[in-house]
Amino acid sequence: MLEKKFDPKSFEQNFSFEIEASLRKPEAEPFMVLLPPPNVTGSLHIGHSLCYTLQDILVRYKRLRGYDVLFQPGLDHAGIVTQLLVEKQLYGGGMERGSLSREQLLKEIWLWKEDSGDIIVNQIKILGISCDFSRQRFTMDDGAKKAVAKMFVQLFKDGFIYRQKKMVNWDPFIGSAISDLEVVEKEVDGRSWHVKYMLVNSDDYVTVVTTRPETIFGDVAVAVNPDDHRYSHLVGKMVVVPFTNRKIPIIADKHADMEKGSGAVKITPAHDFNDFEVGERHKLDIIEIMNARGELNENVPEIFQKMDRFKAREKVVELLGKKELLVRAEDIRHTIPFGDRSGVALEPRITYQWFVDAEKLSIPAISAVKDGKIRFIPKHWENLYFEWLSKIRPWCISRQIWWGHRIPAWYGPDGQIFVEESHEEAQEKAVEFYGKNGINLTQDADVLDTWFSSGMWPFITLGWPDETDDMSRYYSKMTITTGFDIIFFWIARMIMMGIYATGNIPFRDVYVHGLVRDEKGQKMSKSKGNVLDPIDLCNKYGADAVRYTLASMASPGRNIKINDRAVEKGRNFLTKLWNAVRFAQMHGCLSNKKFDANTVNSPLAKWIIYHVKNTVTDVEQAIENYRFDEATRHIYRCVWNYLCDWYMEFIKPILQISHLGEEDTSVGVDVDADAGGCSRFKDYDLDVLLTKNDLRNTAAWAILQLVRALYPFCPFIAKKLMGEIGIVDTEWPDLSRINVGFDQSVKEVEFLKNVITSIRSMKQCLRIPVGEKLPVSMEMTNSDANKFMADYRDVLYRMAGVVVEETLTQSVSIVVDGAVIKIGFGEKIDAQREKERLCDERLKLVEARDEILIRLNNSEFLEKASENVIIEHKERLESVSDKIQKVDYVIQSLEIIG
RNA sequence: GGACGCUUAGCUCAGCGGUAGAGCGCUACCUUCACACGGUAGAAGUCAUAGGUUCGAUUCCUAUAGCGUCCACCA
Repeated sequence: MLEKKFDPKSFEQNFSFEIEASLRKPEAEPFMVLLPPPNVTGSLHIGHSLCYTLQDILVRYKRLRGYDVLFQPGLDHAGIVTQLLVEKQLYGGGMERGSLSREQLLKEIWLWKEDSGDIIVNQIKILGISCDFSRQRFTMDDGAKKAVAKMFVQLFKDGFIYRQKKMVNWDPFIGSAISDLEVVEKEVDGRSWHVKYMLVNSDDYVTVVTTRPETIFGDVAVAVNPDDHRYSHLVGKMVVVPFTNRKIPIIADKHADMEKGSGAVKITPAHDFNDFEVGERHKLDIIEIMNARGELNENVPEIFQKMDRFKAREKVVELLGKKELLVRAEDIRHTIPFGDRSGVALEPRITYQWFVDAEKLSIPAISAVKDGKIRFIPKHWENLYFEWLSKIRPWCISRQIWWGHRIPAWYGPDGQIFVEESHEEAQEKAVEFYGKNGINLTQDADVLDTWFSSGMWPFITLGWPDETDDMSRYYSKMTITTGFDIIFFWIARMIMMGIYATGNIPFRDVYVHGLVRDEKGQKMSKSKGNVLDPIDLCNKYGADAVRYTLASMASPGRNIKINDRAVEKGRNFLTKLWNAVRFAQMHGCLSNKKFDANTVNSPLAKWIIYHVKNTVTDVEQAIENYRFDEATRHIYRCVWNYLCDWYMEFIKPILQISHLGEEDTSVGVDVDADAGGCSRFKDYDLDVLLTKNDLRNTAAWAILQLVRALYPFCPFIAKKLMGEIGIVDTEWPDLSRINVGFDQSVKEVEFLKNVITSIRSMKQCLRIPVGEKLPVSMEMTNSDANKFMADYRDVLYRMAGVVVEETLTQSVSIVVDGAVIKIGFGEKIDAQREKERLCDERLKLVEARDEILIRLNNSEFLEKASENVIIEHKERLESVSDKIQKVDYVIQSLEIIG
């Protein structure tokens, strides 16, 4: 018997899903899901939880449907993030930054990785994610290293990778180049300064407006727009750069915007993307004035050397003022680029870097989606994908850090590059090239962008470059689940690199979920203090509740605003289910393998079978369409609103009828002998017994099917409850054999529901205490009212609080569907008030009828509307008219009383 | 500046050509022997605005407004 209290903690840790996760079914159709590898250093945040939960739902569902499922886990080395984090730990302790050698630092990071890598894996297990941990990989394990080197060399030899001196986004804090994608534009308060550039041998000057006066030392020209008549007379003249006294020309270039600033702009090719281009157009010098850490270098006057760029800015402004070269300064708001990891302002810088020719790789990647070989769900994300790929620029893949895949390139003494998979091979090539032994090769110091290896993850994990069985079995048959924020970083790169490396698309479906936000819709961040820790939530409400809640909120194309109360809702649902199973246990509803849902006779049983069957079908469809929210809604509705609210209430009075010769396992069997004639069933024997058995078996059956359908969403409680019911094997409910449709039985129960609801409503309206039983009788036009009332007298007694009588004096009638229910309210009825209520009801009915009539009288409607719709309208008209008639009848009868 | 998304009950969100839905909250009643993490009955919406298509529009189209996101923009 289940414990009275639903306490997820008491059983969740008892279940491990590792065995079923590692089970392979070679004969079955393969299906693969790739877990987006979390950072080694990380801990599970709520966004992971959403993504992994949705994947796990898919995976468990597919397993239940008989697929051979591979759910591949792994960890990402997360180059910059991890190195920054470990450095912070080390150097935060007083050690000076950079005091460790490359080898020493790498050793420290590996140690860190060994320690912290398990944290997130354990958290993933707590959440019940059933990936195959026996196959766990790391983006820097030996296989990955081999694959990455091979890929790099292949790309290089095919001309897709090249090394070039070029202006890139440089992060002075990290001391490395970063890719365009790692740049975040932020709007900040800033200042612009109007500076006088004196014309050579003249008192005249040009005012140049700049937000970056510290780059003044790198100026090589002042540009004005060719169409700007304010300055046209000055083009070709020279001005003097403050401090350095270098003479630079005034040039005409369309880059200068007449609307902005003074219309004259200083050109600093070494430190600005636009200026670099201007410089190229006008063959200007490039003067670098900063080092890798953002400090001014030896190309500036001595007092500024080694000064931090922001300090230098202040100093330059101060001295410009002293020199009376500063016209004025104004406060402005502008956007400037920051590094997404370091958070510092970026500095464009000209350096040697490695690039991937992403444009060439993108062509097949675009067509794969255009041709529908890969589809995004929801589809509109394809727009974003196309937009980005269609204007993709070279991808800078080299990073000047130490933690990552070292670039497999070696340099000879003369700078000759050998790109090979290993040092040995490079050495051989060097021997060939130089025609002699003993060449000293130096490996490139840089490592690769983390996303380079991430982009290869679908095939690295399957054993590429070896031609493995896994590769031919699972590759291209994957489903990827991800947030839209990494469509560029990850999805697009996997597609580009996957097609390049294997000739095939890596996956078919890309399911894009929303991002998880706090209840106000704001991004969760440590600094805002609005972070919801999924593990905390699991402890508080259970992992199932967290999973259920996330799934139920995963509506396509929308972010998820989550708070504790949302998870409570999920927990409450599971509590309800838990208690439903307790109810079943208490009433001896045990799963019976011999039970055949097609053989039941009771309309009540058929009714719930009908709804369970529909629910399971709906859940199947919802999952296939990635509508996790709909799937949970269907299960919720069936469990709570059909099974608990109605079916269980229906069967309570019937199961509680005591019966001679029956071993009744239920509790509270003794029904009050005076209770409205319930005891008359004591005269029955076999029929009641059979019905009771059917109802019990059906209850157990319904619960089992629903628990099975819930299993992908909430595996812990599902396992626990199946154990209680006595089922060990997890299966998907196979209801194809069930042939209960929306037949007479189901309609009868729907009618019963309406009768009960109407009587309850009436009683409540008249403020009749719940406990007070009223006599009731019924008239029906088409069917046998007496049989109906006899069949359900116990249900009506218990659920509606009425005692069925054959004839009633002094009754008031209500209309339910096609029937008139007479209720003996006795003195309690206020005929006048009741009449008013009915008149209101009549008014609404008449309105509804008129609306339908207008349509049915419209020839165009009859001509153009579909047949089904017309039939539907006619049926509705009939039923509404019937109701009006009945209501009229009741009003009339009230008038007699009144 | 370009693109996409959103706008439905007090709140959070489903729905989406043919009678407006859920959860929470609210009101009233109920500690009834599965469940107060509960039950019963209620109140509550011109489905952002304006046009258009249609026999019919909350649903499709166009424009507008507000909100959000991404991309581009360092004078």
